[in-house]
Amino acid sequence: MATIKDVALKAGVSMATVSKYLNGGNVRQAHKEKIRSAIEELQYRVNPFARGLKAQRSPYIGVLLPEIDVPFYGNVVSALEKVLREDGFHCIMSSYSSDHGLERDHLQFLLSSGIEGLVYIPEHLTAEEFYELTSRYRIPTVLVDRMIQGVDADCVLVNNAEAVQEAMERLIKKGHKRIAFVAGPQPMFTAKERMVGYFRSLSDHGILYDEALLVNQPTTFATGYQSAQKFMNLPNPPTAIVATNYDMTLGLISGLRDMELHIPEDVQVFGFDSIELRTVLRTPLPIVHQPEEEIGKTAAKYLLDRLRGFAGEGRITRLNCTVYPKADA
Amino acid sequence: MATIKDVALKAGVSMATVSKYLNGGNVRQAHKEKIRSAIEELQYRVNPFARGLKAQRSPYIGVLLPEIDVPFYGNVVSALEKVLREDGFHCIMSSYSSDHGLERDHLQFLLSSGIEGLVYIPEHLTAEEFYELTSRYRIPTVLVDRMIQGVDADCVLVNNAEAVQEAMERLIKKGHKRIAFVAGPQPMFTAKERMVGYFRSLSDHGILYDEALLVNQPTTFATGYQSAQKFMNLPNPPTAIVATNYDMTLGLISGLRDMELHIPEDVQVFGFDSIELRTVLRTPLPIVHQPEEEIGKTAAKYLLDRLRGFAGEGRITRLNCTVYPKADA
DNA sequence: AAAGAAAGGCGAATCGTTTCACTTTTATCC
DNA sequence: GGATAAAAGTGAAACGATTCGCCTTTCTTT
Repeated sequence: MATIKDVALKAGVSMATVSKYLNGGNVRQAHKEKIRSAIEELQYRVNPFARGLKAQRSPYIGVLLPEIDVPFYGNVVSALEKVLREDGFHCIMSSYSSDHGLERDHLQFLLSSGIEGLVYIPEHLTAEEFYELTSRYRIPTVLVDRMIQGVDADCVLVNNAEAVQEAMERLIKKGHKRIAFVAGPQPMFTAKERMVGYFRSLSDHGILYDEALLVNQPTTFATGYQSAQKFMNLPNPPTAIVATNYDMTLGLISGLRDMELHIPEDVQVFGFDSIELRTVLRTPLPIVHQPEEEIGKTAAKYLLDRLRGFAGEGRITRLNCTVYPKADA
Repeated sequence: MATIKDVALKAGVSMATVSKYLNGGNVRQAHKEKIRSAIEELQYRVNPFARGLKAQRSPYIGVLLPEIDVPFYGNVVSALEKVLREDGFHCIMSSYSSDHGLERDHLQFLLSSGIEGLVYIPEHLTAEEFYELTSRYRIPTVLVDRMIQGVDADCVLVNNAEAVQEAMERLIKKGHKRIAFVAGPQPMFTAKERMVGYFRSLSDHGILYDEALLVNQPTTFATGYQSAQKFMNLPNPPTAIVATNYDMTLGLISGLRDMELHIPEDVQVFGFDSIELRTVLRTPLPIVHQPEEEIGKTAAKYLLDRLRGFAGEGRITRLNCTVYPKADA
């Protein structure tokens, strides 16, 4: 494999000059040509390890998330990766299966593996734990989808409470008063925010909160499925149910189907996240859609800003969800 | 940041000994203890760049795929990543948007970024292009989901033709004779294989092939959606339609719904890939399910074998799909 | 045309490991 | 206990880039 030395030799200049050429320093036009063609001929590529060692700089961005195979994250990461790649960065992906221990371990693992920046969807880590791990590295970080209270970093979120409120608004306007809510576990950032929207809507419309109509469980298909049974077997079942992520929506619909209940006649469902799912049911499913692509792009932009030297307080962006159907027909 | 020198100093041994310790050489028990505690105290971590430079070895595995946000790939990668991580590897993920040029560029990009191994879901690259790019690097490669004709590498596939045949079998047994087929573009490996299954079933049952009942288009929601219209507007529409990936299945169902057609009364649908989708419709959707987790695990295992020195011809594994409902009721 | 400034070029040190070629210590065996 | 073998330890030379400080060339300006 050709080294910078080979290129220098073939181009008739010093290694230092080739290095300058590679890194955009001042090089005479004639020499540029020679170096370019030497590189071409030798098929020279910068050795990322040598560069990383000497220059403390790498093309790697760490991406740490709870699960790779959740469509929402997949879509966010897809957009993220495309933007970062255009700036010559590679994404090192790591998922921690929503496990606290793994979350810490993989964060450590990523940090110690030479990343330049970090995109992080956190779940369990506290500010103390986060700082304990990251402080020695001084790596620019963007938190996505969730915040960590007390961490000063760029942060890309959506307006969870407002989106849920809009969904609730639609249901209430249609006459629903008993509305159930399927949310993630209490400590989860998005679960909390979405619950705020739920409670706020109830109180805005003078509806009494019934704890039988709230589920806080892992954001899985099973949770949605079981919620269907739990709610619909109540003596006084809800007339509408809001599910707050994709898997729970799917599970909920599946559970209702297995109880031979119809949507929307027997119970209305408000879903979350999968815009494609919306149109496969007999009656189009109303849904809260998060701007996944925009989330990914924004996160990438924030990170690139920092990598280019932007300093300053952590910036927090709230992107708006879209509620479908768009116009309230 | 502490270096091996600091550790050596604090432990009272030479750098070489520390290095041996780190890499599992012979070190006296007493020294092991000292080194361990020195590392602990100094919070020493191996510098991956220095190691990569000197030892020509890195913890990075390249993963190159058409799209990150296709659930099938997401599930495969998720399993893959978990296995590789347990062996201390990081996945560098790159998607090429099903674009030929990007496919080549990103492969190059990954290769030149110091990866130890490659997991690759190819689409457009020929054997010549593949070898032209990879030959200088000698990096173990596992092809997943698709083969490249003429490339000698480990390969993890599913029994596409047989799975489709089984789906067709079920439909035919139920009395269907006009069965439409929504497949990916002709050159695509899986599309070709699945079509083989389709044609074989037709001929096995003496059903004449009608080209109006075959679609070869990009594997997208739109393709599925348009196929619904195309097929059902025929003077002699099919009584069943098989869609051969997740997005096309979803699009197909959505298209049928918008034509106010019912499944299965007006037309039966056989779906592909999303096991969760199966149970949300009024009538459970029959579906071909690929063993995504097993695919990922197998690919990881193959790659680890190679990284541990296994040599020999490329091994090809065909995993079996499951057709739901499981027992033919 | 001379002086000063700017641009371009170079040698050598350096980043933090691993590994080679030895030397020294410990263990084994008759 | 001495010879021999095996285990453990070491110094120093790489790996392939970047960068600092200094020197040379070229350009600008009067």
